[in-house]
Amino acid sequence: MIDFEKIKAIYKLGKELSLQDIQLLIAAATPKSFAPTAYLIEEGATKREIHFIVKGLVRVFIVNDKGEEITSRVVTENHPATSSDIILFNRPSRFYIQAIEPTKTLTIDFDELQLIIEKHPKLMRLRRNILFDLLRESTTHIESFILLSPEERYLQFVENYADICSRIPDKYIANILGITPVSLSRIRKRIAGRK
Amino acid sequence: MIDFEKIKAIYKLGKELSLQDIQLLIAAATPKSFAPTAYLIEEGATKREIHFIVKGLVRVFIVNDKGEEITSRVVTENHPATSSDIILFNRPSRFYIQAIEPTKTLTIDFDELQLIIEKHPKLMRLRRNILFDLLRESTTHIESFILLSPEERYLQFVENYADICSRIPDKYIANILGITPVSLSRIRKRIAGRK
DNA sequence: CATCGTTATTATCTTTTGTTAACGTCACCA
DNA sequence: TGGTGACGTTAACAAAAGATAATAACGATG
Repeated sequence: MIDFEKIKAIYKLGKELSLQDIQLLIAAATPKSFAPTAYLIEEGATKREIHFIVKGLVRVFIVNDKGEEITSRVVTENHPATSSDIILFNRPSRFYIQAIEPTKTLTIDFDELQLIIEKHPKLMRLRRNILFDLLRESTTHIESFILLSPEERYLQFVENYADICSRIPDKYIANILGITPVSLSRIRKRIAGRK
Repeated sequence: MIDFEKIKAIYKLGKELSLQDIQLLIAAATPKSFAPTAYLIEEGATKREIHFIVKGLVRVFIVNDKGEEITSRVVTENHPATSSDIILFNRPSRFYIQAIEPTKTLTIDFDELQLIIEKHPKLMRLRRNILFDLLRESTTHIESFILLSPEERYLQFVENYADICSRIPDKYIANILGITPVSLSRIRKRIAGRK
């Protein structure tokens, strides 16, 4: 029995995959569902999972020393959500990943995925594409901190992520911009006053 | 004739490479030398090159609308220096890459490197490692902007990059931290006063 | 050894942000 | 339906950062 939803989701990740390759991935992936506020990953987790977001929206956040939740990024459809601590640094996650909207994922064990990729070189391009996507996003984010003022950062964010803006509270946006929600509110007022 | 310098440099990039694999890379790479202030890549460049820094130190900077040079990162020994614009976004580079110290590189055409990797799956792990390194660096950088104050960011930088700090001017550090050189000077004074 | 240019510091002033707290709005739920 | 909590805005104050300019320290170079 073929799950077309799954096929479609995986297909979007690597545009040049054969049906055979896709079936390999489907066999290894588990579809999961998360209600809003449910956690895909919690602090302290070590399970090396990658959650490909098929539908919905999640946020990555960390609890700082003052007990505040600081959102570092949001992950949308067709992108991988994972804890950098677990996957990149091999240490327990300091981050939570939480569903904002009802979310469906294809969840794959990272190490199992690596084995599949090693055995099927055609899939390597898929991995490359995913890593490139992540690098594109993070270099752009860093650039915004180095070159732009908070206000310019906000304007750029609204422009680049117009669809996401309306789906998440402002306080998450403030965190992602590296400022406080109060400051973001003032910036919005300033911008509105100039129009 | 075997170039041991080259072998050593490449070997550091991928710890599990066979001699055969290493020779493949050597054949494709050109050793280059740059005097301080020389450019490895200039604004407008489109040549898809990766410069592996074998020895020395370079900085990546961009000229903003006010004509100021803003340094976004420095690249040290055994790391790849390249323009994100060219490689990740397929557009002309807005960035310069400039040697700070006398620098020796192994320079490889990116697309040629991809072809070699596709033909020799064992090298794929090398690519993965390099991309992971870059992702580790950039996620840490973003985290510092979101979670830390400029002062904390500076303290963390000094701790993590003690060796580099003494090799580059403070104004580069200020840029990397997303603040002005004047502000960094004040932060240093504040810290010194508390000791 | 003197000089020039770059870099770092310091001062002054303005602008922005952080912090804390109060207030209105809204959604959700008992 | 009344209450509770989360969110965004606003206010007031303190702290920090940006902008600009002047000065001091330093290195390279002739």
